[in-house]
Amino acid sequence: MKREKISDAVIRRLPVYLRLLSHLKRLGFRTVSSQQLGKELDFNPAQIRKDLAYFGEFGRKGIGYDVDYLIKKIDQILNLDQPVHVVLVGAGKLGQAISHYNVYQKDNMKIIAIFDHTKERIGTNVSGLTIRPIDELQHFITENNIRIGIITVPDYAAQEIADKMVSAGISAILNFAPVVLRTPEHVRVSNADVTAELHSLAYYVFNQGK
Amino acid sequence: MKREKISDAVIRRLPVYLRLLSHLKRLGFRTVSSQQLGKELDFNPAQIRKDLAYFGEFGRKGIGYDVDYLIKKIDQILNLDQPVHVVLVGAGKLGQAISHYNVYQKDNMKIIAIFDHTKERIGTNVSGLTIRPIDELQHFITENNIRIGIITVPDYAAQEIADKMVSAGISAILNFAPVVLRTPEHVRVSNADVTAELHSLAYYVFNQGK
DNA sequence: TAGATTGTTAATCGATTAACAATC
DNA sequence: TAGATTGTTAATCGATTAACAATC
Repeated sequence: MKREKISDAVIRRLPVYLRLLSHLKRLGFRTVSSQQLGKELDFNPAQIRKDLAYFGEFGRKGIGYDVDYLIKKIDQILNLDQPVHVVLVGAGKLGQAISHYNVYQKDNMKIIAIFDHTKERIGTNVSGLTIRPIDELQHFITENNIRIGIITVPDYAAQEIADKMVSAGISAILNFAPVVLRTPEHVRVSNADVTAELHSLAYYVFNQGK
Repeated sequence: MKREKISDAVIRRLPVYLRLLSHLKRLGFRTVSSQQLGKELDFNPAQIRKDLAYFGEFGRKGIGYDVDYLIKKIDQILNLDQPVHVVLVGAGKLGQAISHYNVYQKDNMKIIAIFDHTKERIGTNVSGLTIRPIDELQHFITENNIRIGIITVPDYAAQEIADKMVSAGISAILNFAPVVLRTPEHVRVSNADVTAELHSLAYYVFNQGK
């Protein structure tokens, strides 16, 4: 077990490993090698071993990794071995789609409250959750000790929501609004920018082989 | 103007520049320096200059970049100076949210057809588009020379849709299904994996400062 | 034992940042 | 001219990959 700072790139691969491992488990695999994982994911096996080795010695030489054990370990690393509660702000179509998806997730991460600004939406039901007014956002976050927030409001409203989240003590934001959020150093922001993704794909379409 | 292979990281920043530049244009800026851009985006100014210099000499020493001109140039680089048509498969909540969003986009990229497998959905209207049956997907792609596809079907159906897209000649896919798609080398796949994003955020929440 | 596979160090590769001459 | 800022080379930093001893 090392004690270096672990890079973003490593952390972002862990959920990918986790998903593949769950899949392999369902298929009946008891054990798996970095070679096999690499083949499935198109990753270099050395990279996979190195990624895992940052957190401990999870494998067995000559054998590989025990699927169940590795799932358990990665769950622990990501803090997904305990309930993780999330709030979502912006009950438009995208917010509803994400909430809806969340219902079917069978992991420990759950959206437990949805907030919106629009009077007509407040009180209505989305995926089993009653939409709450933004006024209650900060109180809800502190009261329930929420650490992760999802922003699915329009671009012009995103910074204000982020500010509210931050002041209430949230430490990570998944932002779907196409803006660069200003947040303090200690708050992690991950941007999910569909338009930007599409725009960069357009480059490759007409510049093939580059 | 260089003639190197340009890295993914560079291409993925271009849409970000583009968006900020449009914003600055709306604010009345005529000219902007890499310093200013960097400050807004939290990027190193040298990186911005280098990114742009891969494609040409767009700036003026001592002055900076002409906002209008740079927008035009990045649009050209990304091939967004011409209509780019996109198909979307999977008219569930997420597919609808994305289609809906697309309506308000005022760029040259447009979703022009939506496909779904479910009989009840076919023929109904989503954001001004009539949902078509999957059977028609391949014909539509070839007929209209579509190059980009968006996949918003459930995980188990994603590979099949990708295969159909590829065989019909698509060259880039934005995949929202939480699976690793198998595609030929020449097909670009970009994954938008909300669950994976959230899972990696969970790491930072309880490992702050790392 | 022989074959397989890990964990880890060293080598390589690539991306970011600093520095600065050119020049507006 | 003096100050500002680009484009680009060189230096640095970091991430990926190769190689291999340890060992199941």
